[in-house]
Amino acid sequence: MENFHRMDACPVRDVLSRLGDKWTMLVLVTLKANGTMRFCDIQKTIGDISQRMLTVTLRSLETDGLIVRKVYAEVPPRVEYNLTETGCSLMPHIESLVGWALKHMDDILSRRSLQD
Amino acid sequence: MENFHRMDACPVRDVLSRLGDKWTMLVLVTLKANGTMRFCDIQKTIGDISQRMLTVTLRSLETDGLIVRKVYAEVPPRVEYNLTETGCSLMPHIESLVGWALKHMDDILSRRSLQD
DNA sequence: CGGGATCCGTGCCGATACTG
DNA sequence: CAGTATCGGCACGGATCCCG
Repeated sequence: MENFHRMDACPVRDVLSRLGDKWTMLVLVTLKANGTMRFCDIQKTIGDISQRMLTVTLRSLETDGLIVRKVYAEVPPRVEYNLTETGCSLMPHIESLVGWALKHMDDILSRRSLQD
Repeated sequence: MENFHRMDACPVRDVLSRLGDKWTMLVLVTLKANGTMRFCDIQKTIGDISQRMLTVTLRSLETDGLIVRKVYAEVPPRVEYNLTETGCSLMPHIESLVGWALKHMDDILSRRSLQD
């Protein structure tokens, strides 16, 4: 846990900045909870993600090797997503972070509200 | 680890979205590694954060109760920052996430590069 | 059904100048 | 030294339309 600074273009920043976008963690948690899922099932489960952002998020995760995308040559088309082994290895860390957030969010939200 | 969906305005999203911004994690890691620090020391350590963004990030962290800000009535002024207990309790989870990133970033970056 | 393509608004963030 | 204030670019993300 030294300096991720200095060395310009720190790779850790790149990797973590992807996880930090609006939908990535939510998609990962959803896939972890439900296993293999179809596109529209993910969308319905999350509820308020647009079609476009779900597509973009899934593509990024696929590129990074955290999920796999399986296309079935059928009509109507069927596409299934699930976590890779790398993706699974990430989940405990996400979950521990979510656990922390659940434990402390009351304090944090009350602090924010009485600060305007 | 159920549904953070559905309930509109999920608090977990609020809490994690703050951690997901460009500088928050880096500031936390920096404070964890160095203990109590002055404003300009944090800035020099991170290297490429602007004065404005460091101020904004520190204010958010202070509002959320993750760091404390101590002002000394001196000339020239001196302001010191360090983690609160709540802030410290978050760090193991951040560090485990960074550890994961360090372990897998080579795979991820190479996958990205050969994908354009 | 599972997208792709396009347009566009909002907000994040950087650069710069100024202050106690 | 440690900020505040202001301006502005640009990327993120939403809405809509179209396609195989």
